[in-house]
Amino acid sequence: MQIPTATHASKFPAAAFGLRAPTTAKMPAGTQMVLIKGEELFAEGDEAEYFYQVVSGTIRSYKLLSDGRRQIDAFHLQGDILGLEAGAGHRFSAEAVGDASVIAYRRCRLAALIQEGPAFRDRVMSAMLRSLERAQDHMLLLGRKTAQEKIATFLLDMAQRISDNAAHFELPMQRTDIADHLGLTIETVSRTLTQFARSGLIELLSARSIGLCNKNALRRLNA
Amino acid sequence: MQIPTATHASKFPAAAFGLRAPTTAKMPAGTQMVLIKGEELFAEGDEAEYFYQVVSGTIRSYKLLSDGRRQIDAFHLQGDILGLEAGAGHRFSAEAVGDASVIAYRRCRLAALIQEGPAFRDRVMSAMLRSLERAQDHMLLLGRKTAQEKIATFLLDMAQRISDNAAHFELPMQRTDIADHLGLTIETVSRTLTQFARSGLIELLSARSIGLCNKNALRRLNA
DNA sequence: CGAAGGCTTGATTTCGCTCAACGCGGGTGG
DNA sequence: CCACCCGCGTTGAGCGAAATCAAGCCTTCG
Repeated sequence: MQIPTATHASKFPAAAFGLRAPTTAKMPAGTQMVLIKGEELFAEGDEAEYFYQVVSGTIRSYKLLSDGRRQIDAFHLQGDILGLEAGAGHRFSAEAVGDASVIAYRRCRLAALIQEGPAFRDRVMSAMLRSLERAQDHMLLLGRKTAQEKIATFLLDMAQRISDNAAHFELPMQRTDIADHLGLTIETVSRTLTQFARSGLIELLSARSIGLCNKNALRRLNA
Repeated sequence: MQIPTATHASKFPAAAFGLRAPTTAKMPAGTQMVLIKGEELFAEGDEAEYFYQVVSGTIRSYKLLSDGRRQIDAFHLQGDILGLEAGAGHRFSAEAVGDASVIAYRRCRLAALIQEGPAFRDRVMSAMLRSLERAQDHMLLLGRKTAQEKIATFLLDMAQRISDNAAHFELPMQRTDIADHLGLTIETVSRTLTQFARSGLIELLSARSIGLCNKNALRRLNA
């Protein structure tokens, strides 16, 4: 998607009214965009003219192999920053998992904004470092954890990020996304979840609605 | 390892003479350290008082699961920066693969150094972004590539980084390290390498000395 | 109501792991 | 100087966790 030639009618309502980021007082002005389910924010290789902060919904960032195998590096939730690049182009693609909205910031202004004040700079720096930490944790998961451990880690992480560690929450993404995030197949994800449900670790109210009945047991699977 | 209470006699020769980073003219002063094979630079959870730039040799950074399974996130070669953290502690451990030397920079000076001038700031920012990009590529490898594809990717990456894409190079690390980096076992690494050698893709002059005979075939395995 | 997409479940296969043995090279001590 | 040992790497046999292949079942939505 190229921002200047937006195809989706619902984009830029905020820009039209000169709005700023609603949740963060000190963020510099950006352009709010609304994305429908599955809509692409940018693709691998696109010129990285903008970077983004999630306002609502969930964004998945991913890479593809030539034959279509997909790896979702991360799910970006409210407040997360994505799309910052060292080089000229984006190194991965990003799409809305469900309906979502983001704020786009011009990348060329990044240097200036950073120079300006320490508040924004620290925001960006720690966003980058948190991404890196998440990536490192995820490499451990992908390289060395079993299917059960992967699912357990994922559920605990999601519970924390989505609902601040509540026992019950709604997954924003479907099985295919979970599988491509954890390096599994949808069948293995499904089987492991039902297996957890049968052993009383979790409760599957619906495919997306999950209750964690035994967090300690899940945590034991975690490391 | 705690820097102020260094146990290894060969450390801090540069500091004793007030040396600066030898390879980089504009880097602010740091403390050079010499590490012997296998020596720990810092451990996961250590207070992140310093961050490091590799001067010579190879550093491996890794995480462990409670039962000893290990994932090596990255091998850091000459010039690479590692150990920058958002929080108070290091999120992974780091050790010298063979004999190595690094420069340690006090983390508390980072903010000041960044404020000072754009040169150092850009260095650090792009080091972080490059780490993130490498991590994203590596997640795709760990989650979605076959053993053959993993090895092919690894060999091409090493050729580029170690010898600027020469056809022949020396691996700095042993099979165990390669396996723990690629999410495989040493047996699978060994088998895949001999298989590549038998099909004429590579030449195994010794366990560590590798020639790439057919880079295009390797690249085809890569994606 | 019918169709389609998403999810689950079962049967079978396979890739990479585990277990096991052996080889080789380099360092050490008798 | 040589024998031994130990760490590292290779190779083989068999196994097992997760993938693949294949139905079938919900839910949602036109």
